[in-house]
Amino acid sequence: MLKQDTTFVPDEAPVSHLHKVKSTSADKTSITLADQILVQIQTSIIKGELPAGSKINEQALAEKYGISRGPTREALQTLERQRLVVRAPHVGARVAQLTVSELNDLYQLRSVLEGMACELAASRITPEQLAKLEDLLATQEAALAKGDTYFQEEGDVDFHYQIIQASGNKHLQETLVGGLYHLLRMYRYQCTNKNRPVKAIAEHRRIVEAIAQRDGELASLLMRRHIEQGRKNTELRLIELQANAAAKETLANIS
Amino acid sequence: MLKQDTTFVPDEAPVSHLHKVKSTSADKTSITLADQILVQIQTSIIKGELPAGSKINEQALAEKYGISRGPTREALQTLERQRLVVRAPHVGARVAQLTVSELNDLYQLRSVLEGMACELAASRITPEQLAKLEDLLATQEAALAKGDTYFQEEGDVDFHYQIIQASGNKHLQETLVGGLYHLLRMYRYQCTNKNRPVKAIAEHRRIVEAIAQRDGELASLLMRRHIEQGRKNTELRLIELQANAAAKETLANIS
DNA sequence: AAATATTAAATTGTCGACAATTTTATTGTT
DNA sequence: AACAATAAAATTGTCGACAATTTAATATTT
Repeated sequence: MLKQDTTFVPDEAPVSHLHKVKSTSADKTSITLADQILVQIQTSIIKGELPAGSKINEQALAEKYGISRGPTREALQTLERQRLVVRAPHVGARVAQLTVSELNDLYQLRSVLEGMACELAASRITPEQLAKLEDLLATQEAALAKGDTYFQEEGDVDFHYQIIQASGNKHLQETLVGGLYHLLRMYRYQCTNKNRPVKAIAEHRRIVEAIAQRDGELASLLMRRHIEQGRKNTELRLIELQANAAAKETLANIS
Repeated sequence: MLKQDTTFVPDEAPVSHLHKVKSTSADKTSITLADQILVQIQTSIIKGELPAGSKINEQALAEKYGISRGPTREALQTLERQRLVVRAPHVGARVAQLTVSELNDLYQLRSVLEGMACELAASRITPEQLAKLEDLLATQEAALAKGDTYFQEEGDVDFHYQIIQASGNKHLQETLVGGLYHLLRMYRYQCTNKNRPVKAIAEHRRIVEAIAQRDGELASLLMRRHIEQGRKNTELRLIELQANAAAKETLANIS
């Protein structure tokens, strides 16, 4: 089990004391138990190790990570905010279910929000942010050539994330990154289609070009179209997946 | 101790549990302690009884409502999801600060989202929902004639809420109602301008007409314009309010 | 006296136990 | 055997106590 010995010392950044560092979060590695297990449960859910729709037992989960129910409960509530679990009073938590109709709702919303992000980013992005974005794009294209599918996935998340970041709208960021993005990753992880990235990255390039030219309207349009492509892809795989599950169930009922 | 008259219930809990087959549980008043105090703290914050930016002490808050820190903590986390509270590990919770830049971010996002809601509502609204909406509008106009400002405020919230509901997009609903709306109410309550509703309700009527005619594009445009009016109004009052606060502070520093 | 280091107090994070409620198992009746 | 009522088990909600950390107060050095 994990007991907290924070004795690992390799003290990091020689932060200048000149100006107050006011980073919002995510600098230290071990803040709180709830935060630590949060990311672990997150990935368990996204990867499907905790199956979609399955019941979550607080006690069992707490024991699995060697902690008490307090922090576990807190992590569960955060997961609820991220749409990865659904909780009901006195009844408990379940892993979110993946349905076609919800997928469409989700992507429809995402499309509008990331379109907005593009429009803002086109007018507000800094040269540094733009350079970073183009770097990422280059890396992605390189990864594509090598066939590194895992990095492609991560790179795609980063791509969208950086544009959202460049929008500069705090509430938009929070809504997308803190609210919708995790569920999105779950759909994408479990309904992924390996041979799509080829086109996706080309679309990324066009979006970045539009942003670089400060053409927010075009960037927004391209982004919405790009996301719609992703939706179609994911929807197809999801339908396929649910058909399999249904077939398996009827089989079990017969025997 | 607490002189809390439990009769004051600021509704605002109609979460959509749409497909719940066996909802036999009659809504007794005893759901969960966290939920109960949640709405109380909510209204305290929105009304400014807990001032914007002020520190929140878990212990004190728990004692005020005569419960332990557990449920209090949970309520605080929900408040964080609703953007009414900002928390940091080991340092605690503060009531959200009201700033002009955040107000603009918030309204910009809201504008896009409610525009989307209008577009969807125009194509999906049912006759029953439309009738209900027109009823509300009539009631609002009546209240306006009588000068009932409190109901006007509540009515406005209801108006937007019903359109969001009619959009039928679950994630959109959750994002607006569960995420942004509470903070919005806080801004509006504390930066309200009494003589605006006259025009606002006329704008409401035009939006409903557009929806009734299934003209989503127009409805969306009118809604975004309507919200922009609200933003301007609120921004003016907020600047005024902050100027006062600043003046008071310098005065205190001098003496 | 100002700035820094040290100590004390207050506050948040975590735990284990118990109470309230739901879910499952059992019993009895038709 | 199916159904309803009852009892047992499991699970969630709440509490109070203690540990870890931050904030305030005090002492020390320049």
